[in-house]
Amino acid sequence: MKFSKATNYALHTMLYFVVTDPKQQLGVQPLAEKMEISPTYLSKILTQLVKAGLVESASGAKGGYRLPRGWESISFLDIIHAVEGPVSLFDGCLNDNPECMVKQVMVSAEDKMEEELKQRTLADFAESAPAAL
Amino acid sequence: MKFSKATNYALHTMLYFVVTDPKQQLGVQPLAEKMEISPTYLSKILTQLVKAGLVESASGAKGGYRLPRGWESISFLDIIHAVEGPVSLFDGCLNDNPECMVKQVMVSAEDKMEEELKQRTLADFAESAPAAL
DNA sequence: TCTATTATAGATATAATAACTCTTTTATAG
DNA sequence: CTATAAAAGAGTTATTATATCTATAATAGA
Repeated sequence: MKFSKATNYALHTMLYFVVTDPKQQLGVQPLAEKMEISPTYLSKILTQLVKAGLVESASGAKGGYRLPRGWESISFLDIIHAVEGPVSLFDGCLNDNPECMVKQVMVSAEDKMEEELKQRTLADFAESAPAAL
Repeated sequence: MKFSKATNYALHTMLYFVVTDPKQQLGVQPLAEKMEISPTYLSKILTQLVKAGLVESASGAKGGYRLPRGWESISFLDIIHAVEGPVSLFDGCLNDNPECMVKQVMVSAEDKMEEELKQRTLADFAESAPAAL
């Protein structure tokens, strides 16, 4: 029961753009160096973010990644969902009982967490020091 | 990012005691039948609950499992922690930075979820119908 | 058009964890 | 002593996460 490392990398990468310069465009190599992972692996993660509209990409020479217009309103939950998929933390009720009390409790708990993650947006970190990454 | 099936089985088993008869003692076989898993696997899970003090066990003939005194105040979080261990949903900040903003957000979100899971106790289900398991 | 650069996609390999089984041991009522 | 039932240990299988390698597609600049 953990968030994946990929989610960790995605969150850090997004915040890296924000705390250094939200308008800059960067290739995957410098980002991978910061995250200390291989460029190819990080590119997979970035591609997921691109597909979710959380990052813009440009192929070819002078290409790279950057934050899209409206990046300020991107939430932690957006990023997590982009990487982990539409997660439901819990499944597996007996006979798939739709009345299952266990599931109801778990879903409500998950909702509390998601509420918090939805409220935290990239805008909250616009003035943060890079050292806090 | 999911709760394990073992957690699911543990929660269902605990609630099964509550909604049928909180005072009954049951062997692992009938419980395993309800959960539709093997008795040996379920016994591992039950042993974890016993070690956490959430279930009482009696070895030998006429042995079995039952809820302990004070079962009413056992929370979902207690059960989850007993099975999953002291989970922190998130780890992996750059250089283990203790200032890591990402971690701070994730921990606060996790706290919200745990708050909810702590508030839901077995007492809440004392009058529930077995059909809602 | 050619070349260098960079993202994207696919296939695959490795590692870690979850899920489960089998066997043996320990405990206890009768 | 025996039947019964939980506990413990070792091991297996399946699934998922993590990552790498290679090939393809796109684009800027010469």
